[in-house]
Formats: sequence, C-alpha cells, structure tokens
Amino acid sequence: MNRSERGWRRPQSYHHGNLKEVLLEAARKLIEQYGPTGFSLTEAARLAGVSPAAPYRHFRDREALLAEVARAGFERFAARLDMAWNNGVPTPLTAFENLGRAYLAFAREEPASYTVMFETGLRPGTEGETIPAAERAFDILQKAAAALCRQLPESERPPVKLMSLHLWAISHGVATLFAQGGLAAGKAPLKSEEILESAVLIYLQGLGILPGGNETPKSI
Amino acid sequence: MNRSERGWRRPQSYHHGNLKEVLLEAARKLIEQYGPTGFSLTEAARLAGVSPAAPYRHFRDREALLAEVARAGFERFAARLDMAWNNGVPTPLTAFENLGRAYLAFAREEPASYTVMFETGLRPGTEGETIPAAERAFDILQKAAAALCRQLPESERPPVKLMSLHLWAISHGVATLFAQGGLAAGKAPLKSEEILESAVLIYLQGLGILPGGNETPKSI
DNA sequence: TGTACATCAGTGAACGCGCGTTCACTGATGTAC
DNA sequence: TGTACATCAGTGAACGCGCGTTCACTGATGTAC
Repeated sequence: MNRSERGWRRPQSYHHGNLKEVLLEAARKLIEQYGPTGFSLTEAARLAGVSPAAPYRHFRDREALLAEVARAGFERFAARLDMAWNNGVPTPLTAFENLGRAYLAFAREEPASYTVMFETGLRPGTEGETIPAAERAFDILQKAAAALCRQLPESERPPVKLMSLHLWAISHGVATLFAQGGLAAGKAPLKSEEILESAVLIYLQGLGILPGGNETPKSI
Repeated sequence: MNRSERGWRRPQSYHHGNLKEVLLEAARKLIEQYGPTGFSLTEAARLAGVSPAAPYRHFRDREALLAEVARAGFERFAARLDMAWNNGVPTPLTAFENLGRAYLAFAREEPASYTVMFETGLRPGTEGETIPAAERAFDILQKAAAALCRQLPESERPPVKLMSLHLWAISHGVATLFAQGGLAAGKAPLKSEEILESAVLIYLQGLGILPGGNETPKSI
C-alpha cells in the first residue's frame, strides 16, 4: 500500500519526506548569504531541521551537494530559456527579447544557483566533467542567434558561434552587474532588463539585423 | 639615521619589512584558489611566514583585510585603465581598444582582486561605503564613451551614461566568462580580447560611430 | 490479512581539525636630550 | 656620540567554536510468502 493514497497524506510523508530537495533549497539560501565556499553543510542540515549526519544519506560530501546545486540549476535554467525562446514564436525578435528577460529573471531569482553555475575557480576535482543541461542552455542561445541571422542575406551573416558568445557575454555582464544585488545595482538609473534590451538592440543594429535609428550615415 | 641608507639595506628591512603588502599578496593567492569567503587569515599568515597573530598589527580583522584587497585592487585597476585610455591619444577608437585590452588583462592577471571587487553578496556591513578608486575607474569608461560619442552629430548621440553601462557589462561579461579560468574559457574558439573587440565594434556600428560592414541596408 | 525480514532514512554522540581572535610578552627600531 | 625611554611589529600560547565526517544505532517503511 502506498502513501499519499486517498488524500490523507501527511504534508511530507515517508521519514522526513523529500529531504534532498529541502537541503538543496537550504544550501541555496545559505550560499546566497555567504557564497559557495562560505556555506556550511552543518548549517544547511540545521536549516532543514535534521541532524548534521542526515545529508550524508543523499550526498557523498559537501562538494557533491554543491555540484548538485549547479546541475539542478542548469536544468531549470535551460528549461526556462527554452520556454522563453518558444521556438522563435511569434517572431524571432520578440522571442529573443523574452529569452533575455528569462536570463535576467533566473539570475535574480536564483542568485545562489547562478553563482555556483558560473563562478570560476570552483570544481577543483571536477575537471572536464560537463553538465548536459549547460550545453542545452547554450544551444538555445545559439539557435536563437541563428534564427536572427537568417533574416540577413546569406553573404552578410556573421559567424553564429561568435555572435552567441557576444550575446552570452552581454547577458552575463548585465546579470551579474545590475540584476543581482552587487556593486552597481544601485548605480544604474535603469532596470537591468532595459539595459540588456537596449544593448542588444544596438548590437543587432550593428549587424544590420535591425534597421538602425542612428547609423545610416548621411542618407537623404 | 634611516634604514636603506648607503645601499646596504637588507632585502626587507625593519622587523619583517612590508608585511602588509606581503599579506595582501598571500591573501590574493589564496582567494584565487578558494574564493573570498573560503580563504583563511591564518593560512595567509603562514604563507607570509609570520605567526597567526601578526596580521592584526595591520588589519582590524579578516573583513578589513578583504576590504583592503578590494580597495587596493580598484586603485590599480583605475590606474591601469587610465594609462590605457591615455586621454584618447592617438585616436579615441584606438585608445578605446587599449582600454578594453587593459580591462581584460587586469581581470586575468589579478583574478582574486577582480573577484573581491565585483562579487555580489560581499561586504554585509560595508553598506553604502563607496570606494573612490571604483568611481574613478567608471569615470574613465564614461569619459571614453563620451569621446566616442563626440564623433557623432549632436542630435544622434546616445545617452553617455547608458552607453557606459553597456560597455561595462560587455567587458565584465567577457572578462568573467572567457578571460578568467571559468566554465567557458575552453569553450570559446577565440581569445577573449578578440571576442570583446568584435563585440564592441559591432556595438559601435549599431550606434553609427563606426561605418558598418553590414548595416547600410540597400544603399548604392 | 498477517507475519518475518530487509532496507532505508534518519539520530545523536563523538572525533580531530583549523579557524578567528586575545593576551601578555619581547626585542628591534626610532627619538629626546 | 651615548644613554634612557617610548613605540612599534612581531611571537607563541591559548581560548572557544563550528566545521566535515564517521559510527553504531533505531525505528519506520516496503516486500516476500
């Protein structure tokens, strides 16, 4: 006989319930405060309301929990970007704008995940391991870039890979400087979404994908 | 009578010598490995060859040393950017390219400083304190942006502040994604300098500051 | 449906360790006369 | 130039603490018959 039958379920049945998820959530909360190297497994357990030994039923060690925060983060990140891009519907440009907003929303709503995902100097032993969801996330960006390129005559299309790196860098820069609570968050007179969107629009004008407001030098 | 007279100076005279500097350097080395929240004051002292109590002659506490790493980092950062910009000589565009390269060089050569300077979620008690050198660094970027704008007729100039934020975000994004040893460092087929320069060129074309290769839609 | 057993997810106590910080101290350096 | 004193930058031992991790354990859950 299974738990959760006939709706009598205790809120989280079965021993503790989904402790693994709860621990990850606690870790994210702590990482948000203290950074990925500053958070403590013991305190995460305390926050989840279990003994300090309990996490070891779900994670080999501290490092493994951190790796899972990154992996699960990329999973949700990719899902979210994919949803926003929505196969370029209704138009590549509007879909692309949604993509940018989704990127910033994720960085703002899950700063701990985002930090662990992208922070350099982490994963000392994890050399070379690749996270599939991370590849998927970048592939979405690349698909979007390609779709935008297709609006140009073939001879004028820039290298899609390079273009993707540009767009990624701009998004990442805006996210870490302005969307999260960092140094420059207060400095900017605008919302991070506006900064990203205007930067990308200018960039796309530079490629000739969008008609420029300013560039056409001395026509007419 | 002063030490260092007549050139007989012991390599580092006067008790230990410039322990403060040595400690900062040790801290940077450790932060590079373990991150700003992961480094240990005790180990920094060990690395400098002094007892764990010695640092307290130069810094109030761990936090103060970290703050000094950031402050001194911004100092060198601003100096370096200023030198590269060189008042826009010989031309704003080439000076601007030098500026970008200097930005990336700093992030690559002093990854620990750069991280502490820009990492979000740090300085919990340091709310509102502002680092003068950080302002100077941003001012240089803004001066450069303004100089580039001056090449446009006045009516077509974009808001300089917004433009600076764009350029800052692109530089920061490229620096953290591709110039330091992070996730994407291997992924990119190009050097970070090339990625930044091409992105900026396209951006400037979008503003009409540079003649576009692609944009002029159907002239002729 | 009932019973016996295996498994699973937790407990709680304990370990050794390195940390940040303090303290009284000491010996070298700088200064007044 | 020499001496007495103040200051300065270090030592080394000690503290209390929280950490990561291990261990034998226990009681709830799932399963075979």
